[in-house]
Amino acid sequence: MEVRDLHPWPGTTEEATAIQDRLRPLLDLDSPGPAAPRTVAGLDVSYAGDGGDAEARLAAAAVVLDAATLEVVEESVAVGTAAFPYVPGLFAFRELPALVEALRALKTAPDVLVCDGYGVAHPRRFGLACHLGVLTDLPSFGIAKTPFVGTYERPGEERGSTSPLRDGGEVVGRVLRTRTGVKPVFVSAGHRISLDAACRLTLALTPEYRLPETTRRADRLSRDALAAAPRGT
DNA sequence: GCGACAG
DNA sequence: ATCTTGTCGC
Repeated sequence: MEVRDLHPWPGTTEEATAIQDRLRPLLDLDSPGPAAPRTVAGLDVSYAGDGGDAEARLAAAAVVLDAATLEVVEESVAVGTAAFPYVPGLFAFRELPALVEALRALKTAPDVLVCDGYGVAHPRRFGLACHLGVLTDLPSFGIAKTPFVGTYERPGEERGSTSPLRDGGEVVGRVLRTRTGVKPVFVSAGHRISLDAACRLTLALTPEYRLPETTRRADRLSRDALAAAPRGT
């Protein structure tokens, strides 16, 4: 599938934040999103050794699932190097090159992108899910495992319970319980999809575990790819 | 100024 | 993200 180019690439944190500020106006945060997506792509990245280092070896995976049956439709992996040091708020720049490479290798574009991290629930309202949304122009949202920005109340214990994630006086996401009695996940819209649609899809993708099948499948694929490529393949 | 801080 | 033992529970 087609993905917009990444240049200019930032060399400093100042340049990186400038890029986020320049791309943010391109976001579509009003579209409701696909009513019934046929395919959904899960994205995730695994690291070798200390994943906090700059230039750490990594593998990015994109796994496309049939939204109805959750069966794998297509897979893609790209082994590479962390393209930026880990800086909260600039996290996307670490994995973007490898993720884009994995996406470009897909034969057909999925209907939605499910990212491992945040969308607009970000200091400058431009997390990884927003960035990938703009680069692909596909509906995209993020599912994070731990809090980042904003405040929230603990949602009910039942699967499906939610509570708004607020930051700076606005709702930037939703804390969603995907499994009864299990720690919730943090969902935020990225591009061309509503928070409601993102949460509905998240529940549809989590029939058994806390994390969606999309990210679980991508996590395993990226991990296996790293193990299978001891050097640079 | 001092912590906190997606993965 | 990754490094790790034991432990509680279905």
